[in-house]
Amino acid sequence: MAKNLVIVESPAKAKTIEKILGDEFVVKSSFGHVRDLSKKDLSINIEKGFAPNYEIPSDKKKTIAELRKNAQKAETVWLATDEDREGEAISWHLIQALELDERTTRRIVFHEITKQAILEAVENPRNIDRHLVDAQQARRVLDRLVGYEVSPVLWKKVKPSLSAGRVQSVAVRLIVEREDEIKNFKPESNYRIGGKFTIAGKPENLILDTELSARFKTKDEAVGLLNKCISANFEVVSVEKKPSKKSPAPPFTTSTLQQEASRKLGFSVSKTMLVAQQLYESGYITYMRTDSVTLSNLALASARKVITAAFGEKYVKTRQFTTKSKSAQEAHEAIRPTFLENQEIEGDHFQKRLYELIWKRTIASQMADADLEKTIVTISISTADENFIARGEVIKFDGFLRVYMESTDEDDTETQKGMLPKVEKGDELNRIELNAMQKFTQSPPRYTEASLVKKLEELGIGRPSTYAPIISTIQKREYVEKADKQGIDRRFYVIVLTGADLKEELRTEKTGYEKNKLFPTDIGTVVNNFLVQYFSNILDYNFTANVEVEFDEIAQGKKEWNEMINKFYWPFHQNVESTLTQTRKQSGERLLGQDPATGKNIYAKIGRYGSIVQIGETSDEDKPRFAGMKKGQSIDTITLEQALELFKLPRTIGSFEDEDMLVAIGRFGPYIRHKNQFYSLGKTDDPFSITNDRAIEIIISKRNKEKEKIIREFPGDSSIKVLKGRFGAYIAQNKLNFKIPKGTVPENLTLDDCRKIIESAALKPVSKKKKK
DNA sequence: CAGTGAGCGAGCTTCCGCTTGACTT
Repeated sequence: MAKNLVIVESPAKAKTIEKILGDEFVVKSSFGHVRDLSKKDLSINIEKGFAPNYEIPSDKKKTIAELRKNAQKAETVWLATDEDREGEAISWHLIQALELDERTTRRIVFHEITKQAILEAVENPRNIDRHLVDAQQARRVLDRLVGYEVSPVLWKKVKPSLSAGRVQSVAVRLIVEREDEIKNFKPESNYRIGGKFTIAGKPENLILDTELSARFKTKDEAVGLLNKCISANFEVVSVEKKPSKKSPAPPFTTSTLQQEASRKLGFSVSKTMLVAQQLYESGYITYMRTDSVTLSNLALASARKVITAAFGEKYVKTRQFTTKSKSAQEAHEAIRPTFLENQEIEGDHFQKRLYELIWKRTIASQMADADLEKTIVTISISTADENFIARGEVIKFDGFLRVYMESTDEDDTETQKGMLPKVEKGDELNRIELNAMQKFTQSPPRYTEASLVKKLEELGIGRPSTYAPIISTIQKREYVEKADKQGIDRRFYVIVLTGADLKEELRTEKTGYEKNKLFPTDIGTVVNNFLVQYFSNILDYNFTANVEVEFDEIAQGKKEWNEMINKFYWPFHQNVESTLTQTRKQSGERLLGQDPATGKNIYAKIGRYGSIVQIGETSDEDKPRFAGMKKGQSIDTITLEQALELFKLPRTIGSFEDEDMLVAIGRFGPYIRHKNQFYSLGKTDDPFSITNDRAIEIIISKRNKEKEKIIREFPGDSSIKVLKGRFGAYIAQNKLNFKIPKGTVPENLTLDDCRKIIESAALKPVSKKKKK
């Protein structure tokens, strides 16, 4: 039997290492953390120094049993979890959960999965770093205290089932505050003057594209300058050339991979992680959850070889990058191809494209800088003090640009820089066309998933393994939604001067169009404003950074973990208590105006199932009327007119098969009600204007779809049916569904078969299902 | 999926960070 058991965190890693180490070693995986605080209550004993109550979650019992069996057979157990705070804690929990004997247990770490690195690690075992484990424990306990004490405040003061936490609440805050900035943004305009010139004595197709050095606040000033130019002479007064350099970006971390895959490939953050996981499991790339930009020496040597072969020696410049992120723990390498020789891989479309991106980024990071030459031509105006400026940029040596160039989030409004026609000082220029164009300042852009990750990383909030889950949590809780925003038309002036002819035009541009951006919902806004007001310390953008400093001190043995928690907890808890007693229920209520019919107040506010409008007061004897808002409407922006419109529902739009069809907006959007059946309206249907015919069409098409679902019906018992569902065939009785045993052909089921299946299912304990 | 918004009350919700399959009716 194998003498050694090695435990790592990831099964893919275990497989690779087992191959390297040979048959003296069995390598198993812990699948991440193996113990955690119990989910059902706080599981922290506050009186006893915040002692955590750990348990093995049910889905980890099998893993633990398996590891224990292997540990008992082994002479030595090697704990090779990641070398960071969480990894150290996993090793400690493994000792506890597997009841390992200290004398036969060793802690080892390695950063590269090579024979040499692993054997070196085995030669140099160490003990568990208790201080580091304590730091993790402090992190875990703090997050539990915050999450499990603040969330219930929201249940009471806003809505049940809501959540708050050190990470998610700050993510929501970023989005709500960005929306505020956009709402309060007042665009300002100024005039930029562009000029096209030909060069005296040179062919007329050589055009020098320039921009005036000054910008004007008003149209009059811009026109004034153009008028001066009518009789002006233009002369090149200087030609300046400056060499410059561009360096490649470092290889990918999780966060930069998510950003670039979003910008260059249009992947969502979760899509990127899904595909990266597949590439990792196939052995094509190194581990995809990392905050490190370091490459192994092996990778550097291999990059040198690949670049030399493809582009030649002078394109090589291997280098090691250092991380800028303070929160980085650097337990892994950067994300790179495992074999840089493979420029392409087998796989589906997504895998190929993501791999190619990683390959290019890695290779480019080890290539020479690009040499550029910037040229600035200054042109004088004989009748004015301002100058026209032409800028050019030529690539003298492309270096890494040959392979890869990082994208930015800002749209490229800057004029395309390229080569300029050759001009010299003293050259006379001929004016072809000058134009003054009104330009508006832009509000800051809404966050995309990827730009939110970037911001969170800058703030030190969240970890590579949690960026994707954070994005989905704040959407699942309906604090934030991904949406498009239609652009609006904006008019702007252009004044064109050709010859002596000055022409003014009013043109129209689309502005403000945004796709797949993160918008706060009403509930997100109300929760955020409440938390910012009453839990400002936790919502502080520096809260995580500050506690991280303390975690570091704990890790260095300079501070006791439970003393740190003690200091945090009592004022925090006091704040929870006082917020509970001193605040009222938050509904984000906004008075829109009065109902012309009754004179009663109309409000917009949060209801149990989303945003609603209300006529009258809840305290009135006559209960108020309510109506749900349409998609895209919000408390902040809805007008009195739009609110009144909503009360026109429910409305009867005609009859079909001798019964009325009623249209209304419900929890899941607009619907038609007919013979007590419900039919959702299509995306493009408007409940206020939908026609009789269209409604009937919807009803009939839904009936047809229902029919297609039915595999079998029984004349003997109409309550039992065999239906086709998302996961295959199943049996339905009234509102309950039942699984069909494997190997049964659903088309052949008889009524008796179905009854038997239902009966046997009733005997089994029903696993607890989520409501809704 | 389920189509409300009163009022009562029981029972439930919730965090972050480390990992993947199992399984949905």
